[in-house]
Amino acid sequence: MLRVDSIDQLIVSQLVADARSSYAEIGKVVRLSAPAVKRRVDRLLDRGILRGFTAVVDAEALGWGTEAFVEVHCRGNISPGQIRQRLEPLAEVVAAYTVSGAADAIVHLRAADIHHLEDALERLRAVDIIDRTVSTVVLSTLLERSPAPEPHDTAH
Amino acid sequence: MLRVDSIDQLIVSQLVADARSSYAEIGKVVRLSAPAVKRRVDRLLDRGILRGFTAVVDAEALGWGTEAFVEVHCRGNISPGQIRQRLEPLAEVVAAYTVSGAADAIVHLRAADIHHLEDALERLRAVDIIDRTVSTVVLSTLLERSPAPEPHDTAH
DNA sequence: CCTGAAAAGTGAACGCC
DNA sequence: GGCGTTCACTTTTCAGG
Repeated sequence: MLRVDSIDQLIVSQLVADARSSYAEIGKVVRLSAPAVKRRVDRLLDRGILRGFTAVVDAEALGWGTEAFVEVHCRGNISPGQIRQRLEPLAEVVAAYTVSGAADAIVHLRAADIHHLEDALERLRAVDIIDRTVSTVVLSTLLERSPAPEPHDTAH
Repeated sequence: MLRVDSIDQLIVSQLVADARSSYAEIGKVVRLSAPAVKRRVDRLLDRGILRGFTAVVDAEALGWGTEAFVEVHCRGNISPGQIRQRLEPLAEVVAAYTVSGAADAIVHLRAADIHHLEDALERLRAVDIIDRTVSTVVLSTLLERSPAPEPHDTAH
């Protein structure tokens, strides 16, 4: 796996800021011709560093006004794959992670309103491998952003 | 504020799946001409339903291999704005929410490795308004996706 | 990196419920 | 009038040289 140089990082930043900007526009920032930028973007996609391009939607405007984080505690020893398989069919699950600590997983839920959230929680708790859940309702979003292209080393 | 009809929903889905697909390509799916699609996309952007377009980056490939969720407990009565203001300068904070329950906020952190995470947590705990934190390290990502364009009503 | 043909973006004019 | 379509024009893409 080859290096991602500083120009690649700048290209990624540009695309994170606006996935629809043209290669020429990116080229102006990184001082490269449009075809050169395209070749680098294609390579970043090939290598999986860029996974794709997506639209950022206002969940609230689309009617998903309520969200919650749910600690999930499972019965016995369950594999991550088993949890994933049971969570995937629930449309309200927007993210899920296995975690260290007391809980087995953290599930990020999105619902239309509190009633819909309650309904989603009920269906989540009905999953056979799930023992109990602890939910935390989100009151407001303070911040949401992509990580910088390179973690700047602060420790040295 | 006017309705988002089923064609708008389909357009949003298409753009979430691939933000770089052409208007003509989207038009083929929704059975509309390219200019008609562009007009709808512009309107969705104007209304804030579409907030923009971004690249999906593989955080791991870029060296952000470790993440954690941190419950933040503040001293006294702190406004969301004050919390936001203190979290914004920390590059490792990718998301933050005020929440109901015991904690005041949940912070989603991304770091290069455990050492970097420890360092970021130290700087987070050093924030003057923060009393104490409870962190949960992510072991694996099970699922990460956008909500569907329309919350299908399950309750009625 | 440059060049040129093909494709996409974009605004205007026009027609249809 | 809102919304879609076609047309004309510009910009961008993208495959060789």
